[in-house]
Amino acid sequence: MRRIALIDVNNFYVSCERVFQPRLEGVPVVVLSNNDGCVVARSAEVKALGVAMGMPWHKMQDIAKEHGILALSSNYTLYGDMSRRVMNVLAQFSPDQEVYSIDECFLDLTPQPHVEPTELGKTIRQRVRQWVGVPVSVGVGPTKTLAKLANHVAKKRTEWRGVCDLGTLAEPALDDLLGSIGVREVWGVGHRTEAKLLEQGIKTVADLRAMDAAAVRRGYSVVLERTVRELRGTACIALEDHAPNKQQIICSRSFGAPVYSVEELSESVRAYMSRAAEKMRRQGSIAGAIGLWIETNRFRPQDAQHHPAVTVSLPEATDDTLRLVAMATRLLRRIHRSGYRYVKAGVVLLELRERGVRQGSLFDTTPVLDSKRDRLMSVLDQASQKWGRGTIAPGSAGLAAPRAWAMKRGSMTPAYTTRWDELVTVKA
DNA sequence: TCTGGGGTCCTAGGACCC
DNA sequence: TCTGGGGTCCTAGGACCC
Repeated sequence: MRRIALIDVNNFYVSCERVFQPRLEGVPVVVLSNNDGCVVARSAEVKALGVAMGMPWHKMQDIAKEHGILALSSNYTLYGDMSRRVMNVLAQFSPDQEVYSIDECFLDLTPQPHVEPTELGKTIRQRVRQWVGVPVSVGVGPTKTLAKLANHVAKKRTEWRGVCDLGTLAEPALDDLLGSIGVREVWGVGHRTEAKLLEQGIKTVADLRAMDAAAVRRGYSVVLERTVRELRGTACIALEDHAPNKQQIICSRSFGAPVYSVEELSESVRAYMSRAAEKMRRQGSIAGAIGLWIETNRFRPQDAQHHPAVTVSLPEATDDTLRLVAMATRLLRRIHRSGYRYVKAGVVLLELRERGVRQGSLFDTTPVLDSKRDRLMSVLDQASQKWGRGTIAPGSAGLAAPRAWAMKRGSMTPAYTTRWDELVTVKA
């Protein structure tokens, strides 16, 4: 029997902010998405008020005022750095770690049969709290799906004190527990599948676990069939200890203010494509195709709507920002129509493959190893790493002066951990 | 006035081939 | 009179995740 642990940080973004602003402790706090649009993290106090994940901030002004909810703009530089610290601490507890998202990871405990999971969980909680400053919950089970579920129990049922090992429960007790949890809490069951299950009278995790796997495959999908098997303790989802390269890379943003002209749109598209290309080079890939789209505001029925999108194959796969930006700009002119009030743009790099296997085009005159271009790209990446994104970008992709499309971030905390001039000062 | 951003996997259906 | 069927590839869209 495998033993898998799933560790995640409670209210991750809020907890990160509280490390550097202890006065936020006990205060209802939310962290907002880009452009301060909607809620992406809530403190326990806010959850208790019934504020849902993803709620638009402008729609909750009344409740915010009434309860003194404090809103912060998201500070992804800070969260990324804190995440790295948490993952480094957790890696000490098992060599088999899968970093699953910014705030959670799986650890395989199977090769350490002498370790008692609940004791280990307590140690993990204590150490991450002391070394990084954030609270975590620990769930343990024989499959990833059960570890996720155990983590849910650890967090929601106070009697478990933040650590739940389902392996400690005998079958009747386990069935009781699963019978008290709604099917929606299962990893892989979204609101659509939940609705369909409820129609069939499948309400709890115990109900779902008892379903016939073949019938689930026929009536739902192979995905849900795997979930059912995992709930019964049969591993169907492997632990992936090194992250595979991305198959596609997207960069898209809503604008801080509406944009009409192709020139302004073009600036944002150049910036997004530069960013996407940088990410792609970091994983050593080249793109065989690209996509681009722009959008008007779907939430304003009084606006004329236009949501054009286009994807094209490139004559030759490349990781060259200049070529990619040039192509994206050309595509933009093709799909843009004047008179529309655009609020968002995005680019995507597709058909990614390893740089080493790039194929020269029959008609292309540049050598496959274009060392001058490569050196230029590498300078671009180093500058971006050292001085921040957008320091250098082709065709002045949105520098210096504030642009309408630039993100709105009304109340962002400093880069406490990544800039010397924004470190916290401790007074004696 | 104000509604995130970045991913994965699976399936159905169309185009095309022999 | 009788008008196929199996395979592959691609794309769009759905569902889900954090």
